[in-house]
Amino acid sequence: MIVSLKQNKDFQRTYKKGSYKAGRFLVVYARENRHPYNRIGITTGKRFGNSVQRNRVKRLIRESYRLIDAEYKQGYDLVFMVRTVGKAAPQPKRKMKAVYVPTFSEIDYEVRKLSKGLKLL
RNA sequence: CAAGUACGCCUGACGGUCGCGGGUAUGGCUCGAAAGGGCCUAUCUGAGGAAAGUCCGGGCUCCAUAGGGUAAGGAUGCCGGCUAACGGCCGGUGGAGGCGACUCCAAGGAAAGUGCAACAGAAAAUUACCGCAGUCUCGUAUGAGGUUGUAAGGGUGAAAAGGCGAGGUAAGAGCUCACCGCCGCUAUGGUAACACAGCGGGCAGUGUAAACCCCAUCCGGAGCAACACCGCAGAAGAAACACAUAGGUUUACCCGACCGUUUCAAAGGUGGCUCAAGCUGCAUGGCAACAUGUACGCGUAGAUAGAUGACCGUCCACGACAGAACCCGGCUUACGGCGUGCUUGCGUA
RNA sequence: UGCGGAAUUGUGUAAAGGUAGCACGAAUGACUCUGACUCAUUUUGUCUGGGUUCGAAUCCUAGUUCCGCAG
Repeated sequence: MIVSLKQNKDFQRTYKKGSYKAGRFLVVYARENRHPYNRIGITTGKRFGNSVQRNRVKRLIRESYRLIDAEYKQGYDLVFMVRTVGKAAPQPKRKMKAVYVPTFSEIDYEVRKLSKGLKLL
């Protein structure tokens, strides 16, 4: 059972007081909460793409976290922020689909690497 | 075979393991005095043709009733039909494009009035610059000037006072005539838009209404973050203004109707929430849009920070545009593929 | 998700259908021993597509981008 962060103040507290680690596609923020379980939040900015692409990335991150939840240290608030890694898109014509939507293996690799970097895994 | 055109259909398929939202259960465990709740299990189910843009039309809900009149504003605009309604759809008429199949068109009114038409040009709507012709004066003169008639020709412009040919004339001119166009009347066909024929007129008001406008028809406002209920509590609150022929609401004003007004501080849950002007097949009516009837047919998202994903195997064209958020009917925009009819061209028989 | 508004040169802003300006900036030249000031000249633009009109920044229509309001 994955509990999600809901309130904006929870996100803000995690950004300000938590530690973070950045990778190619993601930035992970972590901060201790006072619960015996982890709470996760995922943010995808509007610049990343349309709702299909944003939802796609959120699902990939959620699935990746689900697979390693049992091994995780408990009692933290985690925020996964999606970075906009475009191909810089010099094509002005046509609607820009410059943003590269990563695959599951890329996301899974980053989630594991960044979690180890925060010494939570 | 290629190019085109119209219509219709699909939106990867199948199997396995794990995960998420919702419904159901006389299932199991558990909390609670109860009402009821939580977890697990089983089973069913879970994004689109555009869910998008939010451009029209409705349902639904609330608003101090949307009652009357005047004005303003907005929308629509050939004809007939369909529809709950529409700016939508279907069928026609006229016009435009295309060899064609076929497609496209905000397609009423310029004789109600006003405005505008830069530059150029004589003149942009009752005009005359260069011309053409008659006549008068001067002069040696084939020239100059005045006056009268005219609008064929010239050049300008997006647009120049019906077109073209013949007659006619001093020169010309619808001045007259034929054909075409225009206007009016009549007859016929058609529900109508309109078409076609005959007769007459003798050519007049050049364009612009996606300029103001006129005519005809339609339009109350806001939107599920609407709204209702429960709980909490400080809402029978506090402060300020006003105390009435005032002030406010009804998009503007009048009548009518109704109501004190404004500001301040403030957290949660439930309903609304999905079966609907619904889809599909068949029959009947209709050219069609569509309507009516019928079926043991289908009716299968309802989240609430927001559910559809991962992995493995097989197949193929190797998967485009793209994510419901109250619900429907359209329009517009984005985009991959398949099929059928028709048209044109080429090749072969 | 619903509602409303805007787009003109690098920036800020005018232009009520008839040659797209103005200020700041940039570049070049002049003035000066040099720089600044000043003067002169130049550069660059109507968000995109389609339509109405003789003619569109302006009128109509479809889209794109940006901004604001409502929890």
